[in-house]
Amino acid sequence: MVRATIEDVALEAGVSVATVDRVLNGRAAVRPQTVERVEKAIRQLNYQPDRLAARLARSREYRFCFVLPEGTNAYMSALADEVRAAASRMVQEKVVIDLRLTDVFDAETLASALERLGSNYDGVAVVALDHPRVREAINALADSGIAVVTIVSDVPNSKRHHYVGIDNSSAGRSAATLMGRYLSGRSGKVGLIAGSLSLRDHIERQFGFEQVMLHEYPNLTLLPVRESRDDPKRVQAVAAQLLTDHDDLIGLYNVGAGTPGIVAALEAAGRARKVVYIAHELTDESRHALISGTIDIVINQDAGHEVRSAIRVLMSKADKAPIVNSMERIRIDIYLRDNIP
Amino acid sequence: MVRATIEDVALEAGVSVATVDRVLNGRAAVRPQTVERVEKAIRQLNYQPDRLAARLARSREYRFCFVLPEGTNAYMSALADEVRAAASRMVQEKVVIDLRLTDVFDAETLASALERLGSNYDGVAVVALDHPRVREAINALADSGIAVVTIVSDVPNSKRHHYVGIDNSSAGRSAATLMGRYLSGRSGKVGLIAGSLSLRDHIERQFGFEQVMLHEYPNLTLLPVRESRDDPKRVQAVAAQLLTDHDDLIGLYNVGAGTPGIVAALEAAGRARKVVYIAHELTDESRHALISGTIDIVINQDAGHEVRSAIRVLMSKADKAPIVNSMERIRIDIYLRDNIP
DNA sequence: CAATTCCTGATAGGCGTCTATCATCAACAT
DNA sequence: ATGTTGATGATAGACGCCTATCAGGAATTG
Repeated sequence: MVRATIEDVALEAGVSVATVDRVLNGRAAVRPQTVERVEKAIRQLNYQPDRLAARLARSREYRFCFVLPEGTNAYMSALADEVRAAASRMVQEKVVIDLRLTDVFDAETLASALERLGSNYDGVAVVALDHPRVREAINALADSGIAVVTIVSDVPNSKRHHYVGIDNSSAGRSAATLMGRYLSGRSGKVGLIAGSLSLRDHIERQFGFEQVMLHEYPNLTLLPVRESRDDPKRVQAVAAQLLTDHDDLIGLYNVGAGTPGIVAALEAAGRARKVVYIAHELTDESRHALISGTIDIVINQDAGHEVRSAIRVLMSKADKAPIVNSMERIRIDIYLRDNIP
Repeated sequence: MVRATIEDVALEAGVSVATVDRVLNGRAAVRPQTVERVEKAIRQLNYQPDRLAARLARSREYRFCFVLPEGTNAYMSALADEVRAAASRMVQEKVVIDLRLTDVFDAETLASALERLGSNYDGVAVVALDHPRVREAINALADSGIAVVTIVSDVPNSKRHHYVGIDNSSAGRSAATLMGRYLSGRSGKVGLIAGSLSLRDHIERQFGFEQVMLHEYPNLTLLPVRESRDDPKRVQAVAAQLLTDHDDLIGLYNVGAGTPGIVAALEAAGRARKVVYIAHELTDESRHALISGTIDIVINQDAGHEVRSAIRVLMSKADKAPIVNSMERIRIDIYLRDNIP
């Protein structure tokens, strides 16, 4: 059984190919009853336009922009690398991808960066701060017909078309369960460090973690969250403080970046491998610490997958084609030292 | 910068497009020095054929066949469903995918099934038994120019072009680490059940598990493996036996299928939630047991990803195009009740 | 009723590649 | 010199769709 073409549809509907094309691409006004006839023919023949041929014919460039945090965050660098890699691979599909680094922690800076993108792009992917100003900028982009996806950190009440990233409260709950089970039978304190409480992903992880921790593991005392702004020095200071303040600290969950600082603090205090430490994002540093045993578990979201998923979604939106949800689900990767890739 | 076309290459090399095509597709004899000139032009212009246009022009059908185990194994059913779903999605890319179910546990049956595929296909994906007879059949297919990938379970010394699946010894090691940590501070026996010791994946998981278990957790006594042939009743019987034989059994790792049987045995013995139970593959049953707490951890490989990866690899082989390894790595999914999708 | 406007048909040309055929031309063998 | 072979050029048509234009008929307006 061969696939139906536009010509078949035209024949079936008793109209010309030009008219079918007008219906399909809304190129000009067509009488409602004619539209109806064409659509019926499409349904009967189960016609699906050949996207490859369409792309070839349109010889259209897709222009996308990724807006990522600048700075030294290892995970974000990896994400940027993946964007660049995907960009060079996508050249052959006529996809141009720009990469823009900006201070994501500052709502004003981020928002105006987004606004400056103007209408140069068909789609934008952004690691976003959940802030009214940023939400406005995202909505403005979406309203002007640009496809917008949030990546890694979401802005749920905005008009973004899609969020590419893990379910963060689920990640937090998982961390809590692992922490609780690893520490089963023991009692003591568990520390929680976050980067920024304006980052949606951090809050949600914290929320999930606390939820499970409080309900399921009464033997463990959860200390109040400490905010680190993901600044390496500050993270280390916060961790060191925690360790000196609580010599019965037996667990530590870092929701944000800055893992090396915590590793350093743990090792300096001689508490490495004594405190169960769960971190996020697999980087060179966390990989090493995982192998040495200072980190027990790393929860990760695959940067490559996220970038490719974001691109697929943006392309689908640009083509007005549907996306396959099950394909775009980003999974929570749990890494032990035994399954590091 | 626009992409170079065949015409550009022809111009650059000072030959006709026909000659470039001859070089590219080996269509006819071309003088070595001419070949050299064309290849130089290709290099200089960094010419890459437009795969979309090529597919369109060739209007070639790709014919692939998936050979999966028949029977009631829930994971394999899910895999089959994913194959069917992918098949219907790939119609628009001119990819025809057949699905063949056979008794994979029987080397003879599987091998002759593979042989009967003849040359009707451009590529074959198979869940394979690691057996000389099967290896021969795989080699024969590969020798006759058909792309072969093994999926889920590998046949390492065969001529298969690629293995799509997780690193099973790594999965086994991860299971052991989680088991060891969940049971930290306690001592007792840990049971190990496998489906078939001719299935590569099962052996490797077992191997990885034992390796870590023996070295890292001397407090736990590992019982000898029991083979279940993945038969539901038998699995349940084996598990029940283990439980009655060892009332100090505190951990259980099932390397193969038949999870429902073990869940039933644990619940019948009133030992659910008392024994740390780690299983493979996320199915409806294991999902339920995970939520109820009878299963503590499920190690999974995403069926959808595997199928899509297998198809991508088969298509690349058929097109003689390279594959991007990092894209095709199948990850070990670790599911707790907190991150079930 | 003529002048517009709205719909529709017909068709050409292009996107980048593949396939196939025919024509050249040079080198070589007879 | 004639025929044969090998290498190359030229070119048309296809793949399925998009874009654009022109022509003509139908419906609407003044």
